[in-house]
Amino acid sequence: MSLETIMNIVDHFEERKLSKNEFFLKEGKVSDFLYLAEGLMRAYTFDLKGDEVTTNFYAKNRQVYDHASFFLQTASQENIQAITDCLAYTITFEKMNTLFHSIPEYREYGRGMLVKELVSFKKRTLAVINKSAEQRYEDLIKDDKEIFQFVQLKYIASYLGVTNSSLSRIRREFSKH
Amino acid sequence: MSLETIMNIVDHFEERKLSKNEFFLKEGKVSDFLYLAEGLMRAYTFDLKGDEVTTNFYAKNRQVYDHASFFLQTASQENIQAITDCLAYTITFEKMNTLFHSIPEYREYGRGMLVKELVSFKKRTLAVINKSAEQRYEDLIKDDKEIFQFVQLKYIASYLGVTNSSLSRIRREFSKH
DNA sequence: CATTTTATTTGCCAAATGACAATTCAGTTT
DNA sequence: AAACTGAATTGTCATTTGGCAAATAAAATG
Repeated sequence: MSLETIMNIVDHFEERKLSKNEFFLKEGKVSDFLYLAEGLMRAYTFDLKGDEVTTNFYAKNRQVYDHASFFLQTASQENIQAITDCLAYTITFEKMNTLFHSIPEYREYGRGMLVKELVSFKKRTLAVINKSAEQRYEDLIKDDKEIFQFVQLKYIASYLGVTNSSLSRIRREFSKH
Repeated sequence: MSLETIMNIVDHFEERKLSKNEFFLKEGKVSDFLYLAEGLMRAYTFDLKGDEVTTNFYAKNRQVYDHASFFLQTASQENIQAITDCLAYTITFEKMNTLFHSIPEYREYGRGMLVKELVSFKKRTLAVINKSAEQRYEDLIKDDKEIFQFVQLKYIASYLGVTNSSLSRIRREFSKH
């Protein structure tokens, strides 16, 4: 992609600062697209029992949006919230779509985004199926150090799919090594 | 989409018959795209212990392909195999890409496909995290009756993320109701 | 159809995780 | 500093699931 093309694209994004705990997306609203330059965010929803389930953590340089809500322009079932103060750049679907139509390379890039997300979801599904909670915990602290530092353990627990007390025990065992 | 457009698209697909156990995709190859008109298929890969894990079941009218491999034209990590005799229509990435470039509606449709897959993966990840194996089993036999009828239980077990014997116990409990 | 192979079920015990309550810890407020 | 609040840890016990081996059932083969 030429520098010019990139500048053209970047130009359509809006800077947005979020302070800790501020919401980028609330359940029922339609998701915009956000590029996270600084800070941490998380997405969560509620399970059948009404308990919060963290579905994703986001570190800097990541794209943050509810795929279904953004691309289909439907109400989101997720909440996305800043865990720390954040600096980000956002764009609406409408604008991004204009870019897609006018810039073929960006269209390809957009498809790449989706595929990447798909791959990481598949990976996570598999991990939940064939790794123990302890292994998943290890993976998380290895791969996502920053996240781990700032995030409350109860969020990590629900992300991993275990109770708070199980996570606590896992950590106790883990720290012995 | 006009009938003409649709005919144009369909025209680029090739009919393909697969007999039971035949492979549509083998690990290490690059995935084509397949539309399954009749029959059942499954995708699987191997976990760290070397055991087979079924990652997906496909019933008729479904699209069958390894997203990462197809869209990024990279080697697949999955195997996709016919569970019963199948009638299908396939297309290569190259040809589909030509269609994407020449038919904007089809491009949109293609994006929709990806988003749909993404949504269903997210759903599945969540299900693994906050539903019991028994609930997931119930869901499977409710939503995918045909699959359930023809598929070996060991495949279902690895898809659900439980051992064969656990699934067997789940079924025993379940049949009491 | 008899034999062989593979899939499924079952029993037994161990390990992992959940549920719930009590306690400790850390941060905030007054 | 004391009181308060929510987070994290810990203990206890129940439940779920795994691992393994044996028994049975079903499917494939000659």
